[in-house]
Amino acid sequence: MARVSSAQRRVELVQAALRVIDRDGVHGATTRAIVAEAHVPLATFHYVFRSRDELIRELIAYVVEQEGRAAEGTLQSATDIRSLLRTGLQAYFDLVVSEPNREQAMFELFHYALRTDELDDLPRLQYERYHRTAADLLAAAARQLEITWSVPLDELARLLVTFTDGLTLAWLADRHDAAAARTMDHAADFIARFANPPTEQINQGAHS
Amino acid sequence: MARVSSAQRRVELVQAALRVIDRDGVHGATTRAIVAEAHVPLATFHYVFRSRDELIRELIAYVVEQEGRAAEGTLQSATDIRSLLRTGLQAYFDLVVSEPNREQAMFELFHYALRTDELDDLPRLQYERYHRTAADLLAAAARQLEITWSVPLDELARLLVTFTDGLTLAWLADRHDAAAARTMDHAADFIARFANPPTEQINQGAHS
DNA sequence: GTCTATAAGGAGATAGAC
DNA sequence: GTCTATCTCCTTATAGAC
Repeated sequence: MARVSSAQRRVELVQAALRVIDRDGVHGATTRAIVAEAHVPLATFHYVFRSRDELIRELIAYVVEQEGRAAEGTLQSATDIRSLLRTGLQAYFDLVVSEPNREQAMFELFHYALRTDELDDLPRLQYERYHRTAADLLAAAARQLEITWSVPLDELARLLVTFTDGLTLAWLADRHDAAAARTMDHAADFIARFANPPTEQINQGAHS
Repeated sequence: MARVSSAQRRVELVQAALRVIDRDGVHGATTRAIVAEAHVPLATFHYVFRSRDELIRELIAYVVEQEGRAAEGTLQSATDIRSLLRTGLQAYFDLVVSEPNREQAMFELFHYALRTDELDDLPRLQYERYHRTAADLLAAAARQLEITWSVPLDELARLLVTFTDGLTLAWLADRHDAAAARTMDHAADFIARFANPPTEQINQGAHS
């Protein structure tokens, strides 16, 4: 093998581990499975990482950051806030549908970190990042459409993440696309109601 | 050891396994840890269960059913639908706060089942049960206050579960009680808006 | 039905030659 | 820096005596 810097080896192993986790879950991401995926001998693992959990820590930081960046470029354009929100939710959902294992892996990593003493600071950071990303998107949407939000931005951001988490979990359970679409409709309506000045409401009032 | 029926041994082991999972996570629920918790020799495990996953299957059915039953007795009384919903959410949240490991375990079991071939029918059943429980509660609330829902009950039930899941995950991550309370305020407002006849809205319009 | 002993294999981590 | 061989421990599951 060519001699490679330790820093580069770390990145290679993190990315290999991520592929293994997507495929087999956090449980399947043993040091042996990771080095096989990366085509390096087992000893290389412990040459560049002190332990498996040290890799998992770096991996979580990597994917959370990556997911945050991916979300940033998502904002499209629309004439009203409701459709802007609905389109954004759809873009997120399409990503989940196209790569369900990835989102599943994010949840698994979250729960693994919650249960692991050396990693139990990560869940908080993970959700801080989610909430910050959501807040950034909502702020950008407000700028684009020249509206303001009638509740604090971080409160609205937390609501948005609440919706995406709940949406994703239910869809992973039953793969019910139409139900997910209805949930997104309601989520968009709901958050759009906090825009000032208001747009006319749809999906409101008596349906029955 | 006294001779005990196989059926009873199964229940004992499931309950012991549940205690281990609450304490150490699904990952820590090895056959050895379970039999130690139940104070039986290792061979007893495989005398009554064909495999570890067979126990996990029975355990998931057990806890999902148990959680469903627990929710049923939850409905309190109130003069308007918004406070009834808010109180119900608070009751759920208080349960999460008092036993965070239990709710964490439910998520872990869900993701474990999703990743395990022999168990991958369970997540769907788990969410069917959640949705049915939510629908039952919303129907009972409507009867109690003599209102009707302006959207289909199962659609509303799914929204309620979306909220509780998202709420729980964020709280497990950052333990931010006040933010969780605000999320519940919004969730109650949101769902109450689908009641006919409507009650007057609070927390609506310009706060800024 | 209950138990001890053990099979058979996978895990994280390391020693030490090159 | 890289690699083979191995240590030590823990896993699920079973054989077979009582």
